[in-house]
Amino acid sequence: MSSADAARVLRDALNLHGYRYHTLDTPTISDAEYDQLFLQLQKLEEQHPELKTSDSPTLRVGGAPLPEFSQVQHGVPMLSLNNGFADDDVLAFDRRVREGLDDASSEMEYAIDLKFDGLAINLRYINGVFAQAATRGDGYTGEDVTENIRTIRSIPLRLHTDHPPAMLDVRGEVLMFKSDFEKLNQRQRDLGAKEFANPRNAAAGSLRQLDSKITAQRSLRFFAYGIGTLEGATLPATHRDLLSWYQSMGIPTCEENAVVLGAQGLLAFYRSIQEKRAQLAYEIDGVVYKLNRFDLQERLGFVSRAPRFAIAHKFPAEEAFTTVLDIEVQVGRTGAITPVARLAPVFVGGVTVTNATLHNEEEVQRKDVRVGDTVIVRRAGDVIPEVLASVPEKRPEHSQAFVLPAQCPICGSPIVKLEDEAIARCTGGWIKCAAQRKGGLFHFASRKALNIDGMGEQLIDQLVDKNVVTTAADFYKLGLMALAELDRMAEKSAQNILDALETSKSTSLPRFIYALGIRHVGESTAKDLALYFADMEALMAANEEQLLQVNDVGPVVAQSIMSFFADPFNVELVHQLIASGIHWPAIEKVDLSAAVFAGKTLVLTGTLPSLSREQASALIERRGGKVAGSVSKKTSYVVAGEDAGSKLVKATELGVPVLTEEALLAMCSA
DNA sequence: GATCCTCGAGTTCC
DNA sequence: CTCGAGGATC
Repeated sequence: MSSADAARVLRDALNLHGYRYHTLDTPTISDAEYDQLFLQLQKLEEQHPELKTSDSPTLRVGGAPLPEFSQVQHGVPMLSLNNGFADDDVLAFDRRVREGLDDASSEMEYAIDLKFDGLAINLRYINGVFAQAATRGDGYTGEDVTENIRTIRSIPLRLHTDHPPAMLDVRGEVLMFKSDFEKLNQRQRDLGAKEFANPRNAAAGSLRQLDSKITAQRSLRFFAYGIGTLEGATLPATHRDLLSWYQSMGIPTCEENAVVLGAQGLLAFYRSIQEKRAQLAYEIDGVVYKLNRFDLQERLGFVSRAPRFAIAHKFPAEEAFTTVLDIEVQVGRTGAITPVARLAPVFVGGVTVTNATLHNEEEVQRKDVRVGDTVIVRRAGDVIPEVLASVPEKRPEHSQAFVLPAQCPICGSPIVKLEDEAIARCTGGWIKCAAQRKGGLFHFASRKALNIDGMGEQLIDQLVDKNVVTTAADFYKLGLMALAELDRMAEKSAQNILDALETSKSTSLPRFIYALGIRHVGESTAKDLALYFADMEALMAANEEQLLQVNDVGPVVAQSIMSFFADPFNVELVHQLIASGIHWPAIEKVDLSAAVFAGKTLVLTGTLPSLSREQASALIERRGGKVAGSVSKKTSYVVAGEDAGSKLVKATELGVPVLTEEALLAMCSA
């Protein structure tokens, strides 16, 4: 037998035994025998590196660390689902589905999957061979985690089929079993390393390792439950069939699933799984209901960003009792005063919570939260801690209702609350108030502004406290010497900061305008302003009449911009920044009033054959058009691609003309 | 003048 | 993510 044949036989045997062990849980050879085969293959590949293939199990132990993850565009976007908590939400979902399908009387067939508490991942197979894995990211672009995913033993590197699709995007969840999580934390304890708060964080942390050798040592699992792009094969008729197809190809799916009829079937499954929840090997935060038939799914389509044919039925958020140690106030970049409850640490919803925002004075009074109170806390929307209510019976005697301080705790300036506004503000401004100065500088350096890498809160705190930096212009006067004097700043990191500052000088006009932190001028308004004025000096000199011409600028925003530039300090700041080397490519001021889409509003729906959403939007905007999110009477055109949903339906109802990508491109080039 | 929609701002934890 | 406020629309 040739070496090539030997390598293939070993590879196939190892892949098969791996599948039996990790996916089917019915091994037919001992671990020692497996290791033996593995070593043989490893040795063979060492001697003949040309025999290494991309589906070789030896790659599962991880490879060289990556400098960073690269970005991957998803073929079909990975969208999120609408959530429901109550039975009523489920009944309403079922009603909408039946009405949407014009079939109010019959019971719909639903497929139910568990909602795993892990990370959504896309696995791409090309001609049956595992080719790429990407995280969900923002739904449109994710991170390439191929090398890390390859180390997950239950994921087949080659599909078990003689007729694989030319291209298949398998959607599913990477997660860590509870038992593996316990073991990992035990190991972390032994090593004196930091423990993970919950299996989800452990899975996320393991997957985000740049060094896949570390990922290989973390027992991650995968369950498939969805599909993205599919080429060279026919899509099964139902969700259930999709899962069976996956299983037949060796792709792991979860056994806890069901096909049921009607809303009552959904609720019955929900109740039964709720009882089983604690016994499951992994954590779940609810269940997912989907119309079983793909053709019906397609007919229902999407509303804005979520499908209408599916809903996540979540378990109620975990609640916990704790006590309020103190109520402090924070001062934001605009001087906004926000009361924050400092809580006795409490483990809720998978993390230890110690802070919770109380939003504003009115909210504190409405909930009547006081220092010393026992309160109910939960993690709203699974992330942000929220004080639900206080328990008055447990209130200590002589407790005092919370009163907002009259002076700013940072600078002592008076705090005022304008009539009809919910938020109180410090009147110190950035000159007097260090908190506002810090907030403003942090905003300037933030990712969407000048994106100064490494210029975080800690660093800005020090720079401001030591009076090294007062305005953004001072950032660019920093030298190695000044930085090296700071705490926790070695020469290497100081140099990194200087490099980041240098890089940040190359920016764009919208970013620069946004970075200034003018009140009411956020990312989107900054873009509109840049497009309209195309020139910083023109913006600084603009009068109200001109400003009001800009999209989404009304009297309030116009006034805010004018008073910002009426202050000579701010004008001087802009000039200093430009003098220090900040620059941007000139914006061609084109007269868009004659462009094809001047004054028109377009709505994009579905997946266009060649253009990404961003590309299509840019194309339209460059021709004077506006891209909106939903269809209304004022919509001029709807551009529909594959899997277009409710927006297309609405367009037809309202008689809005519908364009294909082809037609759009034709109009653009005309 | 009322109502819908989008944008801005603030926020937690790792 | 969620609220409030400003802008745009009816």
